[in-house]
Amino acid sequence: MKNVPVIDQIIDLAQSLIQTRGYNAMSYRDLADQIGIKTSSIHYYFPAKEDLGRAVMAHYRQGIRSALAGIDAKTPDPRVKIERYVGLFRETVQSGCICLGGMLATDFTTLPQGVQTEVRNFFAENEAWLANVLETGRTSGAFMFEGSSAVKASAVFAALEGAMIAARLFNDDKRLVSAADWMLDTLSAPR
Amino acid sequence: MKNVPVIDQIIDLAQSLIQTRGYNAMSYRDLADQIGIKTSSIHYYFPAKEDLGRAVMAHYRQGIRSALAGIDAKTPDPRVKIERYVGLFRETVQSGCICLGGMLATDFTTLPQGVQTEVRNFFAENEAWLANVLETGRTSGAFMFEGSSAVKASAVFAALEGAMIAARLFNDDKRLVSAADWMLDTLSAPR
DNA sequence: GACAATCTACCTACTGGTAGGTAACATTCG
DNA sequence: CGAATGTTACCTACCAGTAGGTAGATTGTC
Repeated sequence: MKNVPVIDQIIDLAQSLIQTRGYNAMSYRDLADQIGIKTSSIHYYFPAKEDLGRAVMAHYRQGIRSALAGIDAKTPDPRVKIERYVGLFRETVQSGCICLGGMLATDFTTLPQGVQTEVRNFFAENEAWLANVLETGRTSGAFMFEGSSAVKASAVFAALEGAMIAARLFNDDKRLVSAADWMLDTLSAPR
Repeated sequence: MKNVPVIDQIIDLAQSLIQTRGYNAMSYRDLADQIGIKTSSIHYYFPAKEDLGRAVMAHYRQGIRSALAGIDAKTPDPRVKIERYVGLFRETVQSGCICLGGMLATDFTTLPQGVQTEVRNFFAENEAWLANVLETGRTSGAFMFEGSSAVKASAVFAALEGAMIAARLFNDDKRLVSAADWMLDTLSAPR
């Protein structure tokens, strides 16, 4: 029975609500009722919804960043790195969610500016990591593809996001797995 | 100056608002104000929001269906079929929108049941068409891939949806093009 | 007159947000 | 030491605006 600070409860629940329902379908009342506080208490920590949105996205980015650092630390093989990366997505989809970044990317036009920036940075950060893994893999001979690794990375990331959305839509995480397998296959196999 | 029936104006505008802002950020008031009628007039045609949602999705599906029929009629080459198909997506993203199906797939958990069904059907329909093109192409030797064409089709469709979302996020439709080029390349090239 | 289409007028529930209060605890200072 | 003064973390009680939705009157057309 840990005594989790209210502010962390708010961020965690807000993240999960946004991931499952979207930014506009997450309200201060939802949060307050489920945590057992009043909406004004949430305003105490996050005066405007934009502040909460930014905090949630920043927290999410931090989580991904340390997950990626963990992968980099434990896994030298680029192929395995991508596999572990896909594993992160699979965990999310197995809990009935889609990626927070993907969700907010579709809500994009309705987001406050500060949150929009966070979302773009999230995409950029993931793509940069992927581009690096792809480029390293190509140099080492593990991967084989033509053209810019940055462009390929953005295609890979977008494909994974799309596969997540479809996987949740049909409640079938094999959709994510098969999409990932296909990509890994075309990237690595000189047939 | 065509005299467009009000009901069609409602459907068209609702579609465009959902595509740009999402289901929950589209309101009867938005529609009424922009068309120049009262919200109660919309309720006359669509008593509940679910009715409107279903009508919009059904209309959208019909549009896609005839577009696909057009491609089938004019284009025998499977490769070119896919290229034209991607062209449909590019048009959408160039007008600052994402695919209605992709948008509603992320809003999925907040949708009324009738709309949810339409969204799943939309995905299934696109994937079925793609699977057919892929399978035909493989038989004719135009494409080359292993495994089920249905599985490959769902991966292709999801990748395109994801690429659209990213393309709008960065206001850069090259992201869609390069993702599509990559897929076509891996599907067709025996290297 | 019948009917379709549109209006006015209203409802309840919920939205993000504000103002001001209060109990508990910590800090400062005579 | 103990009283005064913050500060923190909530609360109650609002607010204007918006959500989807309803009832019933009005208008125009065949």
